[in-house]
Amino acid sequence: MAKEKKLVEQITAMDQDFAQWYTDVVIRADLISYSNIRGCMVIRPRGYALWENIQKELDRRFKETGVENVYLPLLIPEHLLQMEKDHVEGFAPEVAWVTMGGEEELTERLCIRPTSETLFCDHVKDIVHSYRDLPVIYNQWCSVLRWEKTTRPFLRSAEFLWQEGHTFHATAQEAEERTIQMLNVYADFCEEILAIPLVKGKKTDKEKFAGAEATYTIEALMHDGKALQSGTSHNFGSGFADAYGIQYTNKENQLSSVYETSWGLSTRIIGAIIMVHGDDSGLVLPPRIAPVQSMIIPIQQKKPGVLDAAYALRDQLKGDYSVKVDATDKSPGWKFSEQEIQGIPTRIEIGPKDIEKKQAVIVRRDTREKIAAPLDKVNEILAQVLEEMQKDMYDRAKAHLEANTHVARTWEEFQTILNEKQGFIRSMWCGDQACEEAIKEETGATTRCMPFRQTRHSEVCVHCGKPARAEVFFGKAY
RNA sequence: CGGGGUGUGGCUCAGCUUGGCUAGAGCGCCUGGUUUGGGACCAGGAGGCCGCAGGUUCGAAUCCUGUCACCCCGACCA
Repeated sequence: MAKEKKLVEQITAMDQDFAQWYTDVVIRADLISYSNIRGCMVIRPRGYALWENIQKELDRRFKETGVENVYLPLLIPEHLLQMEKDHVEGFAPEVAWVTMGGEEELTERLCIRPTSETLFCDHVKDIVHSYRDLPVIYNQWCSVLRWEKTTRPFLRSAEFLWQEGHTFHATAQEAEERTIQMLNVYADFCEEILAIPLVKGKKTDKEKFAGAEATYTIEALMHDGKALQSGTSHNFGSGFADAYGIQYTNKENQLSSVYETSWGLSTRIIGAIIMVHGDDSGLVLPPRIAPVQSMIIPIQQKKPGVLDAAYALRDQLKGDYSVKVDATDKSPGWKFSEQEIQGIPTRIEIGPKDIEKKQAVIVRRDTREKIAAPLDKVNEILAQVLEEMQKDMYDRAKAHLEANTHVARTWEEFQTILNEKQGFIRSMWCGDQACEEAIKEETGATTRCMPFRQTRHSEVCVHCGKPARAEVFFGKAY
C-alpha cells in the first residue's frame, strides 16, 4: 500500500517538528498574524470568533453562579501594586511601566495591569462595610500585559485576553467553596465544550500564584505529551484583603476580615484546542466551539443548478447551524484543504451526481468519513454527525491522556519514563520544596498538581525516599 | 535575560563573501479564456522606502555602528 499522500503540503508534520507544526497551523488556519509589536499578536477574525464563542459560553456559566461583570482601569499606580509583598515580587519582573503623561514625567509611575488583584482590593475596600455587602462576586473580561522574555502565539504572548474573576467573602469556608466551584466551571467547560479531558488538582507551594494561600488548576495534556496549565483558581485567604485594608462590620458589630478568591482563563486555551485536537492537515475544532459547523462545497459549480442547490442547502441548515458555501472559483481540492486547515468540523459536498440522487455528502473533519445524506434528512444527519464527532474527539483525547500517564514508584522508573515515554508521571512526593526543585533541576519536569483524587502508590517520596505526603502529577510543561 | 539564526513585492527565498548600470525567481494577486468528486491549465498584467536610523564611499540590498522585530534552544511565567 502506498503511504497516504500528505494533503496539505504547507504544514510541517507533527512527528517531525511539533513546535513548527503548531506555528504552521496557527498561521495557515489564519487565527493570528504576527505583529511588529514585541510579543504581541494580531488575532484574526477566525481566531477571535473562537474566543467570542469561549466567552459566550463561559460568561453564561459564570452568571449562572451569580457572577457580575465589571471593568476596572488598565493602569495601576506603583504604591498600590506594592502593598502585598509576595504579589509584587511575583509580578515586578514582568510589568511594563507608564512614566510619561503627554510631555510631562509622572510623579508616580503606573504599571499596565499584569492582573488586577490590587485594583479589585482597592475598589472593594470602598464598597464593603457591612456583612450585608458580602459576598462580592465580580468578573472582568479584559487584556493584561506581561513583559515575557519569549513568546508564542496563544501560549504565551505579552498581551493576552482573559477573564479574571475576583470574589470576596465573609468566611474562609465560603471562599474555599467558591474557589473549587469556579475550578469546576472551567473543568466542565473544557470537557463538555472543548472536548479536552483534564487533571484537576492543587498546585504545590512553589507553583502557586504570587500571594495566594492555595492555587487549584486544570492541567491538560497536549498531543506531544507536554502539559498545559489551562485555567487556575486561587484562594487568597484573608492575607491579601488585610494588606489592602478591607474590613467589614459583622452581625456582632465587630470588625472582620474578608476572604478573597480569584480565577482566570485566557486565550491560551485556544492553544490547548489546537494542540489537543489538531492533526497533520491542520486545525480540528470541536463542533460545540467551532464558529462554523459546516462548509458546503459545490462540485462543478458552473453546471446549472449546482450553486442553487448549495445555497438552498445552506438556507435549509442555517436555522440550526452556522454554515457557509464556498463559491469561489478555486478547484474542489483546494476548498477541501482549506476547510481542513481551518478545522471546520464538517464539509458538505454537493455536485451534479448528488443532485440527481437527491443527496449531499457529509464529510467529517476528524476521520474524513463520508456520509451520504438524503437532502430532506441532512439536518438530522448533520446533527448526529456533529454530536458523534464531539464525543469521539473527547474520547480520543481521553485515551491519549490515559495512555500517556504513567506511575513511577522509584527514581529509576521516573527517569526511564521521562526519557523513553512522554506525558504525565504520577509519583509520591515528600512535600519538601527543595526536593521538588531538585527534580526540576535534574529532569526538567515540574509538579503539575496534586490531584484531588489521590492514589497512594508507595510510602516514600520518589526522589528522596523520605515519607511520602501526597501523590503528584509531574510533567514537562508549556 | 544567555546562546544560535533571520529580516529583500502578500508568502518562501536568491543576490551580500569580492560595493557599480534597470534588484531577480517560484508561489500568491488582477484580467480574459478553458477547467472542476483531493491543492487545474494557457495567455497577459500589476506590485519592491532591500526592517529602521546613522556612517564610510563618486556610488550601498551588499561594508561599518546602532536600533527594532521575528524564529529556534535554555532560564522565568498563564
